[in-house]
Amino acid sequence: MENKYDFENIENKWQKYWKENDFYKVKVDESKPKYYNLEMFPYPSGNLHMGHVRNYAIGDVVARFKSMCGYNVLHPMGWDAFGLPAENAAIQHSIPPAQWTDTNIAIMKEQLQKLGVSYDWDRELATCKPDYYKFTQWMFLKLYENNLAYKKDAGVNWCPSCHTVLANEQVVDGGCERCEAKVEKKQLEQWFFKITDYAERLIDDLDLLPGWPEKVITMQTNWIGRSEGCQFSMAIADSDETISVFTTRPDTVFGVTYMVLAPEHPLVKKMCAENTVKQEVKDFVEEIEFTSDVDRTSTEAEKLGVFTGLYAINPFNEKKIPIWIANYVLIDYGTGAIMAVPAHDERDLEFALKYNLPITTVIQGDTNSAADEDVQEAYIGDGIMVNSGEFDGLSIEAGQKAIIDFIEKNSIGEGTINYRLRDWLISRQRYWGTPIPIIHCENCGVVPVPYKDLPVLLPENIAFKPSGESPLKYVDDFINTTCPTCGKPAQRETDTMDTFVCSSWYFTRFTSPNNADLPFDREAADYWMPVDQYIGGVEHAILHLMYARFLTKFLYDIDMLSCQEPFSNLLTQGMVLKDGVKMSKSKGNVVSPEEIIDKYGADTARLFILFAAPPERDLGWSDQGVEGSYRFLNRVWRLVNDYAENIRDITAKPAEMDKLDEATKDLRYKTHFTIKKVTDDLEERFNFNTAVSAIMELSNTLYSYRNNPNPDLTVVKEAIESLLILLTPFCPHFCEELWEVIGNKESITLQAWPEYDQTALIKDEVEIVVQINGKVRDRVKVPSNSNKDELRQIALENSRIVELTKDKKIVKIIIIPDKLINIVAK
RNA sequence: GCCCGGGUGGCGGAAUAGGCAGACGCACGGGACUUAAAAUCCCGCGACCUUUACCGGUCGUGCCGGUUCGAUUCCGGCCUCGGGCACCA
Repeated sequence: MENKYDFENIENKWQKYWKENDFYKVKVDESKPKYYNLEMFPYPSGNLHMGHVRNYAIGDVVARFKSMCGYNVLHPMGWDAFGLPAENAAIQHSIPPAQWTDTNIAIMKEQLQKLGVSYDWDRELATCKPDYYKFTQWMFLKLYENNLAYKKDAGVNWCPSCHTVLANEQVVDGGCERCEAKVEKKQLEQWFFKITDYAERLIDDLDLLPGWPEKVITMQTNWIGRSEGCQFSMAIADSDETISVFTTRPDTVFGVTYMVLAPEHPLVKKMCAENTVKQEVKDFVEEIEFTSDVDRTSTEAEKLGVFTGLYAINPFNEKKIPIWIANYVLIDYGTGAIMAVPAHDERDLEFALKYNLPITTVIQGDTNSAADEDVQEAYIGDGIMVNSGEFDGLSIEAGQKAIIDFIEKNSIGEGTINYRLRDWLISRQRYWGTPIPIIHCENCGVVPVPYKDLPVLLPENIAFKPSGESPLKYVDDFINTTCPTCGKPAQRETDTMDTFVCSSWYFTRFTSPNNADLPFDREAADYWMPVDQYIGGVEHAILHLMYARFLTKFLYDIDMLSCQEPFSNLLTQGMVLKDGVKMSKSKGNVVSPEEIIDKYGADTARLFILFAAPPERDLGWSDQGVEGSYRFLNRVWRLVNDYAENIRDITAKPAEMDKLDEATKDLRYKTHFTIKKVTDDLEERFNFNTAVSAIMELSNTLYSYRNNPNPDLTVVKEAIESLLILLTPFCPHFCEELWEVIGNKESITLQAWPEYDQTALIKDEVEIVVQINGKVRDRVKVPSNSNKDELRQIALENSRIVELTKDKKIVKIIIIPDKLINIVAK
């Protein structure tokens, strides 16, 4: 009778069984070690793509493996549900964003369930629901209370296509990260989170994360951009004003030949306002103001500047130096003013050469000289201080210390550290996001919404303007309110929060998703947090992961959480490619997960995606590769079914190794070797691809064993059961079914992860390699654990070796027991 | 420009402490089964040389060099692809 692998019925059957029996529900259980496994939650765009499948397949293997190893595993899933696409759909198709989002969530949830991922769906959350965003607002209020949320008028990145501002982090190559429109500069009053207060901890605590990829640590380190140096002020000649500058090279202060202000510098504004500068200066400042940050900060941008007519006094040598304004100095880093040392800074040199400014060498190294007159290349290497008065002769390092000492003693400045990180701009001029819980009152000014009034509900059923402008501005019911402080009429803030705010605390909410009073229970969070394993795309290496770290540290500081870092271990998975490029609608190379699941089943899809490449690397999709995985499952299906009748009632355990024949011994060895291999691969390295290979090898060994005329069914049963258990995290439905086929009553998911039998891994004979001068000349079988003398003897008596060394002199013999013998001969 | 990763058969990828390069899979070739095809099962599959055949030999992990009895693995210098940052003083 034909017995086909009917994946469709099998998958439905077991998904239903798991659901009806609450298989993946978890609760706090102090008697078990906990394991919090989390995959980055998706934006409900409408359909699962292969990247999602990869992410969740990896996560499910980890969750199921840990669970079988005896951990109490929290494995939740939710929806990062606020964001622009919902709003665009509303504008284009007149569907309310909430409805569009809910529909998509329903579709994607069904697709996820079809994959058979072991989520505790009772903990599902969506960031766009009031019971969730209530606490996103709570986070805002807490930050506000702690002076970490503030409003300021700032030059911001404006996306003309999305009609909203963007955080610096969301500007990619000068364009909007979402729509790629060229970002413009706009002056607006906006809300910021003061993430810069945490810059030092965000960079230092990266050391607490040995379980993160080096790459991500580096990216964050660079992004935060710590620079050590000092700040000091220079007096302006014939004036009471001073200008403060920041430098990382205090050792070069004697080489300062001019200084530069950013065009936005307050002093420049003042000069222009007071008309104390030439028209030429005003024109220049105005011109630069209209230049976008992108054009301005490009390294290719030409350096432009203008002389103000003013001079500063270098406090170290009392020299008068001209003050310039130039486009290459940025207002929002350091003090917005620099001391220029053209001899030792490429940018300053380029500027000095263009505008004919003097160049003084103050560091002498191997390739330059103190007397150099026609400097064409900035010297930035090591050396000693010259032309620097009393500091001459000091090394760069000693010089920096000495100058900072001098600055501090003379009270003109101090040693400081600057970070490249800027505060996080969280205002968005959009509708579909968490409303900022702030009220503007004519009497009281900015008033935070009291906690008891949360959530500030986002009004639904409203009209969208095709302009893309936030519709909230026109919802009178929403805007008009009363001031919580004085009770007079007041207006609500109409900006919403960046969706990254929603996703920077969701992992804590999963620990107690139904708490109505607080974002999460302290007790539950203390049990589950931090996330033991976080898995997602490397594209979140900076933004999401840094914001989440920031908020976790903040929650720690206000005594809400006991951990300072949210994610102990991080796995960044590679992309899914087709024909060498990322799958995308525009390239027309998308393979839909549904199609694959319909054709081969979820288990095949999962298996292929885990087998085809190691998780952190990009994976090339191959239709034929999927076929291969499907073939493998069918092979196992036939094998197990063929044996089912014969092994079902066997209860005896395999006999001692020395009582088995050679082929049976090999099978038993392979079984236990595979247990060890798969366990190591999953536990230590997340090498799912090699774990699958090992399981395939065990299946191949079982196939070879079928030729054995007197099979030992106790060993066969052990091999088959082990194979199925090892394969369960990868292909759970398939393994459940076969587990039942061979007569087991209790779900395979509930089986303990097997331990290998050390005695089965002892071989009495091993094949070792015999080399001459490092080249393999023969292989011989020897009893395992043969000692060096025995091996030497065997090698020297070997006929091939005798033949090949007869004209040579044996200089040395290297022996690695159970592995190889290398004869060095001349 | 700076900082990270990669580079191994026709392809995806193995080699976990310096010790048999190419596990496992895909593709391909041959055979068995079949009226035939599909499916399945078995065998082969880095290049070159030698040989009727077996056997055997040389080269081979981006390139050049080094350390070592022995290097995909360690060291130095390059080439190249991918990613991140980029006028941050």
